[in-house]
Amino acid sequence: MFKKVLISDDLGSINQGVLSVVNKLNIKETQQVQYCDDAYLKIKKAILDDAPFDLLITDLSFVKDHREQKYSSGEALIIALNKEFPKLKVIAYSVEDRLQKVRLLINLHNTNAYVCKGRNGLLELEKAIQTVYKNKIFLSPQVAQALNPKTNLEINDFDITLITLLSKGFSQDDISIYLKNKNITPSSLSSIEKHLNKLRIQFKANNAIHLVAIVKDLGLI
Amino acid sequence: MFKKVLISDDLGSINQGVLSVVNKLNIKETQQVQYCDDAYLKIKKAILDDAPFDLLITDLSFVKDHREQKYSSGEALIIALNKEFPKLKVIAYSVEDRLQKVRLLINLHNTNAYVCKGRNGLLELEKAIQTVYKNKIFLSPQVAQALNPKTNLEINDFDITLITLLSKGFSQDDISIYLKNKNITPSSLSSIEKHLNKLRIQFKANNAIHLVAIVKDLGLI
DNA sequence: CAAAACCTTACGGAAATCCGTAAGGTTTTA
DNA sequence: TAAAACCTTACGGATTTCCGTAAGGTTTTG
Repeated sequence: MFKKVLISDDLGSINQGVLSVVNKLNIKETQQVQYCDDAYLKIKKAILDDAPFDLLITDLSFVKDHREQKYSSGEALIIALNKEFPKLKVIAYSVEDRLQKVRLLINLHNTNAYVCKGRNGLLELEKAIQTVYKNKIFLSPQVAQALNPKTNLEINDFDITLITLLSKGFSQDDISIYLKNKNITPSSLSSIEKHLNKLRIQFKANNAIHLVAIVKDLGLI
Repeated sequence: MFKKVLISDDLGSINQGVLSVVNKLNIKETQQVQYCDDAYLKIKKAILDDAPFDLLITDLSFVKDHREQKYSSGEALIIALNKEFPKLKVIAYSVEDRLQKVRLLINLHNTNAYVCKGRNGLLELEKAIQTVYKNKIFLSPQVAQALNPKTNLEINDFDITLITLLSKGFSQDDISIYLKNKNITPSSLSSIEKHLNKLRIQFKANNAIHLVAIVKDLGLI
């Protein structure tokens, strides 16, 4: 079994629960942090000390507070860690169940498991740890279909960008200018209209307001 | 100190954390549930058995699953309990920090404490239990201002109706027709525009989309 | 009671969104 | 490689939102 595990989650109560699972699994050394930056530093330090962590269990969303953070989310942390320390095993433990996000983490950033917090979260986490230890990938049942290539993945990043900008009060004209400035294509007003129209149909929304409301309810933005 | 406590939260990991706090406080009997209906039944049963609970610590949002529930949220549970068993002390333990909601629970439904899940959630929960035991109300610092009467968080029901209808895809014209049908005044398109304009200013929103997004984020709709 | 303040409603013009059509470019596919 | 499929962009018109002004009614206030 793993020898040295780091738990990263801003909610103390979650940390407690995860800890109880880890303890049950006969893991010798466990440490906890509540900030992504602390996780990064601890992992780096441990390698320098020649006593690296085997496994990181991390939340994805961290509430911002007064402490300025280099890594403000679990994703940012995972991406950085995967580049620098590809050998470290990582389990994401999150309330989110967006297939898009799961797919991104597993396929692009070599995350080893994605466990959804929920009624059976701790049970699944236990399974995840055991599965990852055997060098296999674990997904919670709710997101298991994420890796199925025929699962039509909702909407892409561009769409998310569009709706996010809308929700921030940008007019479609503003969005066009914004995208042009960033050299992102498509950026024409016409294309933006087309994409939003497609999204309205897809989400059965009457208008842009409705679309933003629906997508917000789904937690996609 | 309290003698018999019930913890209600759908996330197992949270339950664990809360449990550790309760145990620290020298409370003799603790029980846990993951569904609001179970909480209600356990509390009712305990009273019939002449061994009632002193305190309920409950989450507010419960993820729906296959099990059909009479009480689908912590609020619904609290409201029902307060009517039937007004003596039971209740602590809400939630990630939400909407002042509106806090005010509602404390003032209307006699909730005794509102603790925000967060980095210091368990610490605050401990304080909350002790404070409630002394028959005082406890609020997490982030929501402490909720009860301050000069905190103006009010937009009225009509405003909420307008924004809610917007978020459901109604055009302003649709809203006008809808209100006329329901004999609600004002109902003219012009008045609706005026009210929404006022709200846009109040919430510093650029347009209706932005307004709906902001108000959704605030949890007002 | 009368003035002031407020609210609802109407109207008109500018701006933005919605929606279809069409041209030209790129990628996919047979 | 040529046809098909797809994508971006442009444009025009209908509809809706945004915003100011103004008239008439109700409530508040001195």
